[in-house]
Amino acid sequence: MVNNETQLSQVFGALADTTRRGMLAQLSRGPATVGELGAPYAMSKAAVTKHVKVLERAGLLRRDVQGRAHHCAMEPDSLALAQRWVAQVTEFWESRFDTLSDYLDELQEKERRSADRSAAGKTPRKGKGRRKDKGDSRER
Amino acid sequence: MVNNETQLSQVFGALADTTRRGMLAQLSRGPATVGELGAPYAMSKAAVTKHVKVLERAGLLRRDVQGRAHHCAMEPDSLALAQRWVAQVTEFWESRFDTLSDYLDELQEKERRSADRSAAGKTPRKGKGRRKDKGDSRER
DNA sequence: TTCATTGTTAACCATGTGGTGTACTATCCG
DNA sequence: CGGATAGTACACCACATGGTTAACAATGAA
Repeated sequence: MVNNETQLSQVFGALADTTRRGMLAQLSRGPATVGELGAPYAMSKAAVTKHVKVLERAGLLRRDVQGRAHHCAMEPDSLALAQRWVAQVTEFWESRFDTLSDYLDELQEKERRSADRSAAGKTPRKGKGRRKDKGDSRER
Repeated sequence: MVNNETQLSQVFGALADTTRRGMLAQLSRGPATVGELGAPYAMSKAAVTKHVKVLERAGLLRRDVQGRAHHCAMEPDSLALAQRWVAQVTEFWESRFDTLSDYLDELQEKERRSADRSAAGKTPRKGKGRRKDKGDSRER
């Protein structure tokens, strides 16, 4: 019956591939046959068949067989499901007042109070403590 | 440098797992340590480490190591990237006037004209021709 | 110093995924 | 009919993924 979680995984899984995203983008500009969907890519027909099947199972694509031609069209419902999930998480995050740095400040505060309570001058704030970079530390 | 396509694949790939979606949902409600992120799931710490690493590589999560605790927070930029991609495809699709059934009608029309042009009474419209189902043909 | 806590790393295993080539079915066309 | 076209199915391969256990590193605390 494929519950919501499973379907979400299938949808996101289907989108996690450049070729399939390309196919879906193509379909967003109009219906196409399986052959037309695979034309832009240097791969065997068998591979194309597989990709289309993945999109179909994820509910992102509808297929209409007419003679030997398999006509495909985008099915936006599953995409909307994914969109809702992302939007919900983003919304929730945006509704929060504090960010990581605020959170770390909270932690520091908590730790400070704890230190004050526990002893007079026992572990005098290890040098590493305060990392108020705030600058984008995007590595790798 | 991870181009956009690669990052999109990484983001969608990261979201294609229930556990990681759960972790991200948790992070949307506020920062957490790696241990806290893994707490709801019956799996080893090593597995949790891997999941967090996937989210981090996809740019969905930022990590701030403080002592032995690894504090994690949501990084919404990558999520926004995915959201934009989905929105763009959806928009394009919605802007189209025709759907699959319209498209099939077009095909029929084309075929009809072609048949008229090619000969007077050569192949007299194979019985299968017009499949104006219109009804949802959801199978499997 | 010693012990517990937090987390990563490495090796391993089963399964899934993206690709291939070949063979096959089904349809269209002359 | 025979041949070209559109697509699927199957067996295979290399590699990624999600999980395990065990060992390790680093920190915090008694």
